[in-house]
Amino acid sequence: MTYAKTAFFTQEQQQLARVAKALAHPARVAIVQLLASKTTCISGDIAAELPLSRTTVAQHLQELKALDLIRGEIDGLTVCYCLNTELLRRVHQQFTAFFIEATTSATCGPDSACAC
Amino acid sequence: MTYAKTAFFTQEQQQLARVAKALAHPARVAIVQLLASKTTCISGDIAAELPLSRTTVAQHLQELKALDLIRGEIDGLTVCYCLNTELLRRVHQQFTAFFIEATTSATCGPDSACAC
DNA sequence: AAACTATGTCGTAAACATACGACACAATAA
DNA sequence: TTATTGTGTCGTATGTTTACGACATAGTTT
Repeated sequence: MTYAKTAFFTQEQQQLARVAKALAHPARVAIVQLLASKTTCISGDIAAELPLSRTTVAQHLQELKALDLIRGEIDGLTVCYCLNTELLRRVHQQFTAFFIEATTSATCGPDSACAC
Repeated sequence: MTYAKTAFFTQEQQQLARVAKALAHPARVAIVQLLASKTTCISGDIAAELPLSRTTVAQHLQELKALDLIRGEIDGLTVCYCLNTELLRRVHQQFTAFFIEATTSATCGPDSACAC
């Protein structure tokens, strides 16, 4: 993707793909759900809840942070992570627009060229 | 992802990640939009509309087909592609559920441990 | 200060994705 | 039949992701 002829695609397409990529691993989906499930910030020890090493989890967190989907605040020795709900709301809208566009398109049927 | 300790994650998390991965490249987002923009099936010559070689586009089509997000019907010499709108609708619902879960979580604020 | 604890960063091996030329094949056209 | 055309598949080079151990760093405790 990074060496795709990226200039051709619209900003919208690239943004959607970027976010989709961030959610393209079950660990990252799980991390977002984990953060959503707590009423307060969660300490950095997210690895304890996942079947992955601390290092690997830190890497997944980095990816989510790079898109600003989550944020981390240093608090003494520990770090609190939480969701950027505002951004997530915007992202949700983008995805919804995309899916609506995709699902309201005319489907193939008896009056179209093929039968799929 | 394929060699993640995949059994640990829920089916839901894996399915969401799988679909997100399918949309994690602007070319594939563009392909879905292209298919949505036509009222009839589109011929296999999707490559002509994208800045990628026919081979590469075929590979992207394969990935979308592997998840059954799109379908192809052979019609003589050409192939018609179209969206699986039913599946897309279901996928939309899954994403919406995920985003709602994520965006309605309690955010950090003055009454939480941190300030993020 | 010294030990400990919570995190982050580096290096790296193995798996995967991306991109595309070259070839294969089946359907149609000449 | 032979040529042409539209698609699919194979091989492969290069880049990216995933995963994790080992080390670095900074705050806390003793």
